[in-house]
Amino acid sequence: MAAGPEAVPGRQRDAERTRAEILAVATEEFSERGLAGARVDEIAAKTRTTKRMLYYYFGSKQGLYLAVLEKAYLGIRQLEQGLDVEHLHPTAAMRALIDLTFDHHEAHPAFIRLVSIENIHHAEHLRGSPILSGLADPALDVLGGILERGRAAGLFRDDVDALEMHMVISAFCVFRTANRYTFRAVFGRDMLDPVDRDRQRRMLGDLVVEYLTAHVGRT
Amino acid sequence: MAAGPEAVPGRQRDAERTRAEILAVATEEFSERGLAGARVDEIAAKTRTTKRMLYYYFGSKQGLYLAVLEKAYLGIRQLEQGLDVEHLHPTAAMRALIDLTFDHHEAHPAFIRLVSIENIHHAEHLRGSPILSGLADPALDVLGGILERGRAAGLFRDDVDALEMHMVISAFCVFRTANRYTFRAVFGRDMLDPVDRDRQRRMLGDLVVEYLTAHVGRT
Amino acid sequence: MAAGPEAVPGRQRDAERTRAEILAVATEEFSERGLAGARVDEIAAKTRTTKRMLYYYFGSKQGLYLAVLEKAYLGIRQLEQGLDVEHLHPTAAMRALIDLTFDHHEAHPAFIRLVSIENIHHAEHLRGSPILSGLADPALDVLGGILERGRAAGLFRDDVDALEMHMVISAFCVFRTANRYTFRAVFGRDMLDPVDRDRQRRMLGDLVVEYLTAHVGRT
Amino acid sequence: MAAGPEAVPGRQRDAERTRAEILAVATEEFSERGLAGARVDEIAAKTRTTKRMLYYYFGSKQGLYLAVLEKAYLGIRQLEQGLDVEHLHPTAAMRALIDLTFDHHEAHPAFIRLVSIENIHHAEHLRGSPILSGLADPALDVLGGILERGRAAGLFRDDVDALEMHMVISAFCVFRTANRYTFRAVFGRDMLDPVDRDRQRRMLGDLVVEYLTAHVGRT
DNA sequence: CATGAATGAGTTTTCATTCAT
DNA sequence: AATGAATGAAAACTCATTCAT
Repeated sequence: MAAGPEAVPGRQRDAERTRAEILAVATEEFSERGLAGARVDEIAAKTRTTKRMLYYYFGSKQGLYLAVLEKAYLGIRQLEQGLDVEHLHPTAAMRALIDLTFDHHEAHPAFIRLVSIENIHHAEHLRGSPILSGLADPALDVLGGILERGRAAGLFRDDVDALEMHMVISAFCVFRTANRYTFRAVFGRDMLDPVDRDRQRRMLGDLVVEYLTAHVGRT
Repeated sequence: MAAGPEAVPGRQRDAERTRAEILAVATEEFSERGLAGARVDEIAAKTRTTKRMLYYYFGSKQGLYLAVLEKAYLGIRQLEQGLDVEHLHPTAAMRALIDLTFDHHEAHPAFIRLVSIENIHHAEHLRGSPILSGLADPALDVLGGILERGRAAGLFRDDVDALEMHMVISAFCVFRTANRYTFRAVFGRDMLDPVDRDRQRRMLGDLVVEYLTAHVGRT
Repeated sequence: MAAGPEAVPGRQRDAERTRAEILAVATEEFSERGLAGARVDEIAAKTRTTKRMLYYYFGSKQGLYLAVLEKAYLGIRQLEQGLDVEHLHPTAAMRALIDLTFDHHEAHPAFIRLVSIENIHHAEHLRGSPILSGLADPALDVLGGILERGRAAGLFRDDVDALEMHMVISAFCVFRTANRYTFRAVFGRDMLDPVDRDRQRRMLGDLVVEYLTAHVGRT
Repeated sequence: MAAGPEAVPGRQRDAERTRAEILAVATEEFSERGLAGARVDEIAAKTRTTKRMLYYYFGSKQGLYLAVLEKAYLGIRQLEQGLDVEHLHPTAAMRALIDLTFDHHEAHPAFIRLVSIENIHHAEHLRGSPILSGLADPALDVLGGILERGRAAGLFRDDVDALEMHMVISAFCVFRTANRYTFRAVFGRDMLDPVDRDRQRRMLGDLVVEYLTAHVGRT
């Protein structure tokens, strides 16, 4: 009971590893090519196992896609869980939240692409997933907390809906990755160019903070 | 308008109509299911013509997809062409631009979905299209003009990049449609609910205008 | 409108021929190996067309099986339609019906095997078929008519249910083919041996006629 | 009963029980879905043991099927062994035999379905089984005895072949179960409806007895 | 005896595309 | 300009069986 990993000897470890490997490869493939565009054969080929194992563990292509989606969402949510800004001044907290959200999104393009893909499918898989359908977003709770503290301190305006503020922040962070390629094709600029990263992150922070604090306490 | 179509009356007219019908159906199908997810048979079946015609006019599934993409982009660009805010005060002009952009996006979900889809494909078709690859975005020019006028008038801050401002506006407008389904699945709220439309549009305007005018001329 | 076959030139004829050929081969394969045991590849290989055509015309393996079943039932029913015994004396009519039924069954082993197979599947396909589920059996009507005439003439007993009489006749005729192989393995005798055919047919006639006329009008 | 199983108590007992359990489940599955239609995984899943055990005891799917078939045949033969009608008057004996046969068949639908299935496979497994291929049918011997006694007593006609008489009786009894589903789909009547059971059994008895005694001793 | 993981070979099904007329 | 039939290649999926422990 103490040792940990050693408790489960060899086989089961392999099973878990096999499952995880398939999942990792599938995440890559689905996020790159979409549900319809990804190939089961291709996913299997990039694995040390065979196609058969894929069906053994996930039942079907859709089953695998769903598992990928679930893992991606759970992973992101877990990351956001780690947000700790309670001790910060509301404005600083807001900037910290935005910075973290910004960085998280940039660090997880596969997740953002999967979300785009899932939207093309009208989120039917997400809706059908018992694991995901009720999954709250920690980032939203944190955001709500900051807004409330800011409002209570007379720093923020009081007509702001947390979810709509969340939309603003998410929209920008998602857009950079989700629309990267068409944006580059049309405007010749890569939104993820590291050169612009800090500027953009600061701009988003300014945008939100200016909005929240505008005309407050100035009357 | 003189010689052209009228020369060979019936035939060409039908041909054009057939082409247009296929394009309309294909737009619907591709935007709903993606390039890989759409079915040539299905598109043909929803048309009054046959599959053969589809190949006759567009060569291949990809050719049809590209035609759909081109028509969608050209249509949107043409709409934006109509923007006329030169006579307005910079702030009013900015709000007018935002309102129009907001409404255009809401009115053309198929276009937004096609852009999402094209991003999944790394914009390879867009890049390969002679028609689209060099197509400037009128909205960006208009935006640039407004910013310049505002700056010149001492109303707007002068450290703003037009393209990044465009990103902010587009991101929000695109997000509402592009991520509608997963957002609803996760948060239980439809971003396109008409009840919230005006609030959201105003918020976006406030957000941008507050940012542009913050700390300007107050020194 | 007069000529007939010539009206439809070449292609459509081929289509019908292709369909018919697939159906014929599939009838053979399904009746020999059952629904699960038959192989789509094998059926296609015995055809002049490809597997793809099979799906083109019948949609799926089950769809093909159902088409086979429907054709088999309709064919048999049509044969039975030709029964004309109204002009015969009830006893002679009964013997004629039995002889024909007996011969029909012997002549159509594939049909009998398909029925066995369909029973293994709890007749789920038969029940689901709009064509077959309401299909009356002409043989039963004929049998009912004979029984009534025989009864009216004071020749036959009056406590006989037509459907149960039909069961007796069918059971024997079906059994010879349906259980031929196990019977031969156990008893070393082939129920379809031509040497015994007439004896068996006569026996079945005697069996039924004796039963129907026993103790009637003798009181 | 003395030395055998008791020697190694626990183990062998469990082994025998495991074997029996697998056999019971397999009988159910094969009789319900046929040899090709049954699934090894499914059979194993319905057992308290694993798939490996199934192979350990029976070698292969076919081996298991054969074991099922053998057990089914041996069980039925054993039942028929118990027939004791020697002391009855020939006519009564014949009716007793028919009643018992009728009831046996109704009580063992799985056996009848297995026989149907085995016929679809041309009885190749039955023929190949050393246990079954030479297995006489006690019912036939009993039937032969009755016929002989009846003939000797001048009660029965003397042109009756025991095996053909057996065919008549078996055919009817088998038909009710083997063709139950298609019959119901076509005629809307369940041949195994308890309401009709006694009528049908009596009818079969009358049918056979009338035939055997017709025109005998009346000259 | 027992077990979960693994697998090769086959089986059904799909899809964009083309041909003959 | 138009059409129904046809198709090859690939894709998803299944299944009895075996291996390592």
